[in-house]
Amino acid sequence: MLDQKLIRENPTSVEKSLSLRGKDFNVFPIHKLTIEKKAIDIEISNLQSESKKLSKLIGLEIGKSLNNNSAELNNLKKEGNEYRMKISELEEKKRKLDNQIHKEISSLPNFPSKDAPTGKDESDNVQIKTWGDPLKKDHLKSHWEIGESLNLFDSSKTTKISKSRFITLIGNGAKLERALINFMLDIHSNNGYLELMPPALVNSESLQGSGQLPKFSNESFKCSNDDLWLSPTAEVPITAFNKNEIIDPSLLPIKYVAYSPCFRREAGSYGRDTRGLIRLHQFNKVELYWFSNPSKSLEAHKSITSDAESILKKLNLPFRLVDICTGDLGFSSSRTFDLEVWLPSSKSYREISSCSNCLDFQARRSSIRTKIDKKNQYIHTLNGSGLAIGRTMAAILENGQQSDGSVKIPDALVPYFGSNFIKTP
RNA sequence: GGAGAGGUGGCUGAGUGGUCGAAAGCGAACGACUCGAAAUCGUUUAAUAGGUAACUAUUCGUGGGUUCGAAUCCCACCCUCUCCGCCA
Repeated sequence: MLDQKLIRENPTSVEKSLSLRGKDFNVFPIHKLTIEKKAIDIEISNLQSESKKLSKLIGLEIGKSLNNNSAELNNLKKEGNEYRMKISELEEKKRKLDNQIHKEISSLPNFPSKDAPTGKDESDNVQIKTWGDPLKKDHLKSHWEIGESLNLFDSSKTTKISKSRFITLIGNGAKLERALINFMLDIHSNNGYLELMPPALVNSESLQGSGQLPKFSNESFKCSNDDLWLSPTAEVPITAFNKNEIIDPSLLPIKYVAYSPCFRREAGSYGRDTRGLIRLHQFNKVELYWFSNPSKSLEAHKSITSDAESILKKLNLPFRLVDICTGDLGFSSSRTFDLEVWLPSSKSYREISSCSNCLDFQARRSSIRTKIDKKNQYIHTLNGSGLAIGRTMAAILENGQQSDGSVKIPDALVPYFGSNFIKTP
């Protein structure tokens, strides 16, 4: 959430910053509401002050005289009543304004960082570096072909269980998934991250707090009988974990790593990536998350990104690092680095981790602060996949495929998986 | 799901209509004593919003209501705990 005060005091600069996203935003209607609200605030405060004084006076008068029903006293009470009417009228107005302002501001995305490349869409993203040698040969199999021939997963049988875009992992496929989760959790938790295993169901407030609501309710699955949603990413429960807290600055940064299943409706993406493990309604992910001192989030962003990178390096998977342009940034993010893994079958890089610095955007929505120089300040939140498990498996299958149809398991993963190759059953 | 109890400052806990933003204790900070420390004694110590400040307002789980005035009364909701039932 953007700072209401900023919109009230400098709407033009707010619009200018937001327009970096490649769309026009009109914040003047909100600006007007905030001015109106401010005036009402002051008026209410004045009236309350008067009415409080009067109440005290009445209390004193009653204490002095035994007559609770004197004409004088009744007049004072009547006066007090008038205050009450006026105040409650104004409060009603204010409540409406507050709701409206809150609703409007919640729908505004975060400011893009000035360091992010300016651009309109995906095509303007900037490649920062590549790592490893991308496997480029003809007649390479896709991971779903490999998965089928090695019997690692089955999507068509899974439609009987739920519907398309779900998967059932089988045998070595299931084992590989499990190995990857443990592998990633171990590396990160040995690297200073505290492991969390949060609930998969989250309430509306939590989704609001990290920015998925109110704008993207179409993207999540909702439970019909409760105010609970299937969490689209561990970012949601982790943000909510420290909601409404003032964190001692000496504890910062707080670094969490969490494994969680993630559920996304993928509305609007039918027809894309319909096969394999790339785009599913349910997938597993190991998520990295930092609560950072606001003055240190730029360095934190580099660290979290390189922590995510380290997994790809250990697994020896070629990847590139991409600086997401202003027009392609997620709603809550001010700057995002994507890690894209090489998928030889499509001869392209695919997103496997998205590392974002949300600055104080989520912290303001969730009210997470720290005390610096005796003043409360919103902390900065950062998140990054470390990594998406399904896509990592796809990359291992495709990059590790051998001419005899087997798949070589990256050395670092062997202790977790238990063997060097996945062979035909 | 049934029955009961409860939610007050950093913590424990008192407070059932009027200077209550809230006793007391613990904790913490500062000072005295001490070579230093412990102990003891004294003083201070809630948060948030607005304002340069003086100050003003709000906050006793949340939201409404009654009243000139609510931590205190009324209504609804949320959460926690205990017992019973069910259950991986």
